Amino acid sequence: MGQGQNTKERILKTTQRQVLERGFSATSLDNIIQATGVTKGAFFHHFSSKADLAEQLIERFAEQDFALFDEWDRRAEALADDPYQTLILFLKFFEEWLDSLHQPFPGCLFAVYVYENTLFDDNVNGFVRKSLENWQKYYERKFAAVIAVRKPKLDVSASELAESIVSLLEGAFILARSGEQPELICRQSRLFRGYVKLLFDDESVAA
Amino acid sequence: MGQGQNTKERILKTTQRQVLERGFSATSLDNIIQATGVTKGAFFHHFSSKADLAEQLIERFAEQDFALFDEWDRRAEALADDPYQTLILFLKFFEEWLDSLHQPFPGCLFAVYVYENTLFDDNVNGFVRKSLENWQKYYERKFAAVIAVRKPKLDVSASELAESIVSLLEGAFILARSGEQPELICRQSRLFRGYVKLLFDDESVAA
DNA sequence: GCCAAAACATACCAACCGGTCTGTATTTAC
DNA sequence: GTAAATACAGACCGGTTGGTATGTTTTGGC
Repeated sequence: MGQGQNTKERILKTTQRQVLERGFSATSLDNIIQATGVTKGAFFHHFSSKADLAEQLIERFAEQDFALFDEWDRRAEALADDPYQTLILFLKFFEEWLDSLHQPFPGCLFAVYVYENTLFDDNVNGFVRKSLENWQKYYERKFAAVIAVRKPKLDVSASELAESIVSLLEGAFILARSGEQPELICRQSRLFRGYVKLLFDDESVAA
Repeated sequence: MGQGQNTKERILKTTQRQVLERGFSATSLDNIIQATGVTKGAFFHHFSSKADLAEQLIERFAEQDFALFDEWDRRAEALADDPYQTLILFLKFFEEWLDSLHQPFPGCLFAVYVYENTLFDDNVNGFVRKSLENWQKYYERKFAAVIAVRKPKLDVSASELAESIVSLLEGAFILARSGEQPELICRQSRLFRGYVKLLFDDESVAA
């Protein structure tokens, strides 16, 4: 694990910031190497092409994303027995994490890749799709666990609810960025918790 | 109103499709003129630069968007007196419109511009922000009218609810595109109607 | 200390980018 | 009918793009 990995990581990090800010095709290699402070030789030593960079970047993003999810999951499971409480805690951990974030502006690489998907090969596009599905599945399991115990006041499935929160958050990223109000994301997550509460919170809890 | 306007409109139309599909900076002028079937001379007769195209494109998009909104608004107001019913109808008209859309895949130009905002000048970025705000304000007025008559079961403001539906739809566009399931957007709009129903629908309606 | 592999550095390139220039049809006004 | 604007056509240009070729330096195993 030499200095090389360090450089590679720095390239990935600055590229992510740039891509979230300017989009992928608007982020040139010259742009990247200048912002990272390396040369073209260094870049092409670590990446075989810009497409290779795109692939490694999105894989790294997904990995870090799901690592966070797993952590919140474990903490939530440890703190509460009731699936409903676990779900609420999970959302609160997400909000806590968002609050702790300052600079760079939070954004979702998946969304960027989706809107520029003609730039990438089937491999990368498939990976993005699968990642978004996984993200959704994560929530779906939680909602299913809640529904197994409490009856929702509306006829909604765990899958639909999971789709809702993912959609809501992806959209919130966009609005937050446009209006330069990062707190918007947190606010909408809280609102969604209110919705969940309305759906499930009841005096008559089975089990 | 000569043949020129026709050509200009064709350029704008194909550009919009391309930009929604590939992003703005990935859409080259050569790309546009080839897809439209015109020459560079024709293009630069109608647009002074690519930035000019970007500006006219987003203005056209906003104009068409709000024209649709106004139409749904009028129809909804004509069909129902109760603000709650008007709101629900408005959402249903949106869903109806979505269903009628096939090819090109529905997407939101505002979202594309937000993620690539370093490409545009303050003028364009300000316009996008204002448009998204307007969109939100549109819903906000409707929610405010409902809240004036019915008390929501949670402590939520009209502004927050408007922010929710805009976020939800923007995110739904992304998920729909990634998973190639256009019906996702409609589904989430319906789910949101359920949420609104849960919030406001009550036997005890004032006035 | 030596040597090979890893980790850079830099000059260079063809293709493509947005944009200009000059020239030509086609309307439109009178 | 004609002149002037409008609406195109297409060759050309300098800069930037992703990518390569050929080096030099640094590091790690023995």
